[in-house]
Amino acid sequence: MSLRHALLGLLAEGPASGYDLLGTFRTSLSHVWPATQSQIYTELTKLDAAGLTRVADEGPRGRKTYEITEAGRDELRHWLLEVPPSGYRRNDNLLRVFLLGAVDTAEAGAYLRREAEAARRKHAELQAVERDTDWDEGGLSVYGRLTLEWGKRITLLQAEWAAWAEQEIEAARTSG
Amino acid sequence: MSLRHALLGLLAEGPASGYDLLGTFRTSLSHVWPATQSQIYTELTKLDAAGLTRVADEGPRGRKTYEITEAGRDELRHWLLEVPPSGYRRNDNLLRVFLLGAVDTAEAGAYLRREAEAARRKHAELQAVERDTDWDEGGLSVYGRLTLEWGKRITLLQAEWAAWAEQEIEAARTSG
DNA sequence: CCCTCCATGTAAGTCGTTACATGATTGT
DNA sequence: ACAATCATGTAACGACTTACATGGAGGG
Repeated sequence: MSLRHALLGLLAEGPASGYDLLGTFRTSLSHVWPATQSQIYTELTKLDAAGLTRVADEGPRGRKTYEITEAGRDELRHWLLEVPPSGYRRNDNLLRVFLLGAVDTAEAGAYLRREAEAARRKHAELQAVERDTDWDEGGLSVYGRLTLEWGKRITLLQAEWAAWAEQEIEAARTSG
Repeated sequence: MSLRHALLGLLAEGPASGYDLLGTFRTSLSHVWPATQSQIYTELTKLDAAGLTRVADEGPRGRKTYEITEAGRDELRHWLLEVPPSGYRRNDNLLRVFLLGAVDTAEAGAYLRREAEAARRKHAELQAVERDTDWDEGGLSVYGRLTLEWGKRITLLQAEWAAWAEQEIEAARTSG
């Protein structure tokens, strides 16, 4: 039920249409909680039905501007501060590593080398995002910077860990 | 489609029943790819229908022992080495941080403090697992150790990042 | 005899992905 | 005129969760 709260969180910053929200998901939010167009529009009508948002305005091309209600703010607050975070998990990358015994060690090593490379690429991407972003606008940018830093740290970790893991495999091969 | 490959990967180590596999998911695999009992049994019948596994033996209490077929091994290899890892994102913890502008800075700081604490607890748990595990059995333990190390590193990262983030919020409050 | 563990299966409902479908407005 | 962008919606299918349902086997 987190897409619901993602939408409420964005609407807490100010009214927006489904299309506006879709744009925010495409640019910043996709790193943290990806969502498709179809999902967003569907969830918005559900939020409306639940009384957590309301349609503030209807513009050209059938555009509907949504705003958060008091009940919506309560729900958001409750989720932010009282619902225990579920903890990430489910990582198909890591699952592959867990099962890498099914291929020979040379192939396993190659897999980890590719992973390290991919992590370094992603790290560089995030550095570019950091450079190109104007960090002086809106309440989202304050906390957005924190999540970006998390992304930078985890991609670095992943690259270092993959390099370490490859060496471990190499060591296990030559010794045992 | 990763549950399928998780099961194939376990069966590549040797034949097992649904119940056995469930046990493996409960203990080690849950950290990487959690799955429920209902999901496992359902997927096993699908694997059988697809010819990727076969029932090798039927024991007491309706126990069925599954083994992987050649087609199953091919599919596993293909997934391990040729299917690009999706890099599953979706982190409800991080989503909360992104939206933390909806509450005041004192509450946001408290949130991050709790998160740091939870990460430290989990780190300690993993260290205990490492201590209590016998690392000399089966092909899974070799790569299991690598994924456990990943867990230790990421929990440490999370604790350090959360502490840093809390300070950032504090700094932003006093300056601007 | 009863409790625990072994062992499997199904059903209902939600969440997420991909694809389809439609149409208005603005700029060139 | 035409293309790009704005703007919303629905349908089908697969993945995951929770709950229900059943029964055999072994130990005390």
